[in-house]
Amino acid sequence: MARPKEFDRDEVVKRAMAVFWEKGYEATSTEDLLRAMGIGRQSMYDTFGDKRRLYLEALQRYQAESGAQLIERLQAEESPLQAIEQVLLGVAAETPAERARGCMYVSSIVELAQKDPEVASLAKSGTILCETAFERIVREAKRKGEVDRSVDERKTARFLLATVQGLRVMAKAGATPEALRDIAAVALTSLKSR
Amino acid sequence: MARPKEFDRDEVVKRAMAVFWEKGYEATSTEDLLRAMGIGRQSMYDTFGDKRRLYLEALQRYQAESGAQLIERLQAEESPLQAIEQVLLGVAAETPAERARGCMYVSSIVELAQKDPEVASLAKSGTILCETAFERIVREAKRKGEVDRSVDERKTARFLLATVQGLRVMAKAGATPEALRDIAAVALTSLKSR
DNA sequence: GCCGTTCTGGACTGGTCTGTCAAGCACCGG
DNA sequence: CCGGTGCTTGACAGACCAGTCCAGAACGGC
Repeated sequence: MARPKEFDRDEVVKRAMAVFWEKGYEATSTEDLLRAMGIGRQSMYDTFGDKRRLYLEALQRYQAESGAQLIERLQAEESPLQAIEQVLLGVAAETPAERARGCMYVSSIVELAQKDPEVASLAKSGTILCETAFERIVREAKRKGEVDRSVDERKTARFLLATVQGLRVMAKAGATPEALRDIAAVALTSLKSR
Repeated sequence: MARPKEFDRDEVVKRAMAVFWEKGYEATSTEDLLRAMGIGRQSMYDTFGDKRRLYLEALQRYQAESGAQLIERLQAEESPLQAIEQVLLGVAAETPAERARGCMYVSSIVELAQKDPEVASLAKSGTILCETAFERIVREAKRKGEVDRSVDERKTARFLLATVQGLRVMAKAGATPEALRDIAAVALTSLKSR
């Protein structure tokens, strides 16, 4: 044992995540990262390897956090259907800054999934995580009779994930909360109706 | 008058578009562009100003082309509802390479809409273009009795656009054609039903 | 065929990028 | 309180970046 690190690894990853989330991978320089993380250059390279590794770690953290948040929100309501509704409307309810920041998961897919196999792999596991969460809640909704028994859980889960991603893109494109609510409302009719 | 340009402006924009589309804005170097366009450095700067201007022109061209293609496809079928279905299933029917390349419009929004006002502006006009096209076809479908009269054209149009963007993100994330078809199928139930 | 204009190609510039090196300093165990 | 581990800091290296400059070549008008 010798001198311990002066910073909290978890904390600096979190700060790096915020920068990558805001600006994307390519547009973020190491300088940006170091300033936000509040650590020296060498500390960053010693601790994380390089910019790409740091990004991957930040992305993993983002996925874990936002995945957990999704699952939490889906279980927050008494009614599964209402929980789904709240998740879809959630994007519309965010602050303009939040809507503009968008979703780091979506950004990573669009910017990097084609050229970085590890990002692609994280994208796939993230998809499975979210789909599974939605699938469970749809099943629950079916069990409670809130959606018709003919609804296919798997397909609907996939659809809901795609809808959230569509909402995120629309939000970044500058859609109004009203437009986002419209999208959520129509999406929900495919669950409610038969 | 003097010496005319040796290249076709339209053709080189098209080639630049392909590169930006494939790699994104930041990840594309001027070298990449010049190689693909087959012209000299100075020719590019004289003709287009700088990298950003060239990108904006390429993006505009992409929007015009893909917007026209959307409108065309929406009118290709006898039945408006089937046309919508064909558009949604279209993403699933693309080759793996096409699905991986994704949609330049979506990429521009995710990568640049926050920091470049002109990209944001193009994003908004693109949204209006697509929404209007979808709105028209939904109205047509209503007129023909293919969807219920209670369906709101505007909301549904917004929803359909969001669905296409969701499909594009999912496709880039590596979703199988089957998963994409699932998403399209569920999305369509919100039109067909009741 | 010649002149003026404009396009072309290559060399170049200043700046920024990611990643490394080396020197010194802070901490912990003994 | 001392030795050694390893963290920190600032300077640095090499590559690459967007964009400019310049000399020369190709073309149209006359």
